[in-house]
Amino acid sequence: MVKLTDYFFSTYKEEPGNADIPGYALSIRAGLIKKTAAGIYTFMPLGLKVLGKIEKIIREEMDSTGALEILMPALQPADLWIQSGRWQQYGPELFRLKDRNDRQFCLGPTHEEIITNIAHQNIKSYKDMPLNLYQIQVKFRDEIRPRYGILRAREFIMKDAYSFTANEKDLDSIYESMYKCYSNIIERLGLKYFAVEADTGLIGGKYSHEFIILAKNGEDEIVYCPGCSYSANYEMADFRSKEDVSLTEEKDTPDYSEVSTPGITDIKSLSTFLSLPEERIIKTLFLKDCEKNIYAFLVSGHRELNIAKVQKFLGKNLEMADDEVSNLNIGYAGPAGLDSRILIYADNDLKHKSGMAAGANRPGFHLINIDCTRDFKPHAWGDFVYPQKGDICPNCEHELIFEKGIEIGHIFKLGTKYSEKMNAMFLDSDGKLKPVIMGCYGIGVSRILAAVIEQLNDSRGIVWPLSIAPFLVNIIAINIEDDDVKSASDMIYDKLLKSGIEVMYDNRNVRAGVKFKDSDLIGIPIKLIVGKNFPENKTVELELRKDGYKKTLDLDSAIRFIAEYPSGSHF
RNA sequence: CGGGGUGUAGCGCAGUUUGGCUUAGCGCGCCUGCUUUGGGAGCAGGAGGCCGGAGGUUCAAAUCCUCUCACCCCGACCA
Repeated sequence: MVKLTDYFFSTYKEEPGNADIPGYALSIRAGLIKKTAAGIYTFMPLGLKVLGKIEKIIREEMDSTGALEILMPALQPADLWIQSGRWQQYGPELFRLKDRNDRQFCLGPTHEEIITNIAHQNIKSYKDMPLNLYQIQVKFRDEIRPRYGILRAREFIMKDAYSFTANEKDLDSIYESMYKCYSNIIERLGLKYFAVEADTGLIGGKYSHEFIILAKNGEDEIVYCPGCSYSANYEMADFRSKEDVSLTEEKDTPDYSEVSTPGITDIKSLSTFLSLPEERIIKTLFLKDCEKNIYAFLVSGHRELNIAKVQKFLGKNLEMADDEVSNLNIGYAGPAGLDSRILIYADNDLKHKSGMAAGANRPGFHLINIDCTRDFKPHAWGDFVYPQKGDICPNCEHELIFEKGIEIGHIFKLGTKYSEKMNAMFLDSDGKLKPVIMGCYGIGVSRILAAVIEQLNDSRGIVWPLSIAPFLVNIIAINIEDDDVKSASDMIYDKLLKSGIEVMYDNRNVRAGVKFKDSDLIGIPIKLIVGKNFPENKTVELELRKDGYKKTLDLDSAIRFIAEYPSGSHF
């Protein structure tokens, strides 16, 4: 495939100045990408080769589900976005620009508007569906803070698919096939991952999954159960708290009473002051909706309120109320004796607890011995908090495990949000005009490249999975100035080429150490080392990048080993 | 957008506090030659900079002042 003296690449011994995660540092050091501007990268030949292989896998898997590839424009007219309402909704993340005639455009961060417009023009009957269209395209998002190289770039490559169906059943079946498709893709990449239930947001459909690759430096957090198949986005996760007998309801607990707690306005100091664990304190938080209605949320003192869950529960947007509740004795608020006009919502974790402390709704005082059953009646109980270490799987008895990861895919049932706004209607078999039901399925192509490096590396460099390694084998000619070694290496290179093996030939006139280090840095799975042993004994040495396994073989055996290595039948 | 920081050779940095000791330096990389060749070689020679940009102060500015631009870190954001 390539002789290194003819190739365009360079590696770096030194760490780049501004790479704060190993994957990014390696992608620069291995010469895969070059930064052009903040969050904007150039793919060099080696990086592009890997990117192409990732795209190939995605295309193969998508095509096998029956999806059809299209290519939409990166530059999109504003009027479609105005129709969908997102021209206003989308913040400064949307790259907006004007043409010479002062017409508004944007660089697409996603393509719902374009594709829904296509659907509007082309889908007329239920007979035109189901349909699943995808593209691999450059996307733009003016990230507030691009970071970690191509893991979070402003210009990036994404595969996005959009499905169109006449009914929910067909949507479900495409959703399922996309779920399977994404799992297949990630498995072919040889990565550890979870498909977790994800937040659908306020507009969201019922169902959404994120595909998360495990990586220490990931920006997403997930929880999963080691005992069953349960896994979820940290934000979304269901859980049960460990039953703590000492906190559960006892008969004949004393009535609550007021204690003076001057200057104590936070859980930590209250816990210290009263010598009570944080679990025995009721934290009272106030949220407001857009009409400035105030809601009180009660959670256990050691837990954090999860606004995403709360919003989902109430079905409306909420934020912390600060100014609006100055009359409510912040720091001394509590459920017992609270202004009765405020609706109280209590986290499930408090159910049946007694002997709790909470604010007395009077500056400088808290109540103790509150019984959560007896002393207040919340408007509703619910799950309003994040899971914590020690919490139990909702489906079985195991303790949940927390891991960090990188989101590389997201599948989503859109429903009729866009088709209604953009008038993508079809005539159903019952003769009625209905909005097309849509789904969207994204997978970050360039982000996969970054995520793979982030998950699969060691102190020497990248360790590519075989499916996307830029080359399968690297011929390392020790001392290319030795004519015997050079002619042998040339011959071996030709032979590997003829066998259809993806081969890189390091024919540079540099010392062996340089070649070994570079080969390991750029992560070529197999090194084929040609030294004096070949002219003398007709043997070459093979070494695997993954585990350092070495073997000295005659040439034919070596070639057979290499050819068979990807199928796992090597000896 | 708020807070902080950095711009000096392709990359990584020193020099800036206290203006002149610099013809602006070091390491890596690059070019030439010789030696070397199984885990980032040695020697010798060399190329490469309007010190981010624009104004100012001064006899004199990489160094001081003003304004700009770019990049980075922390926070809020994230189909």
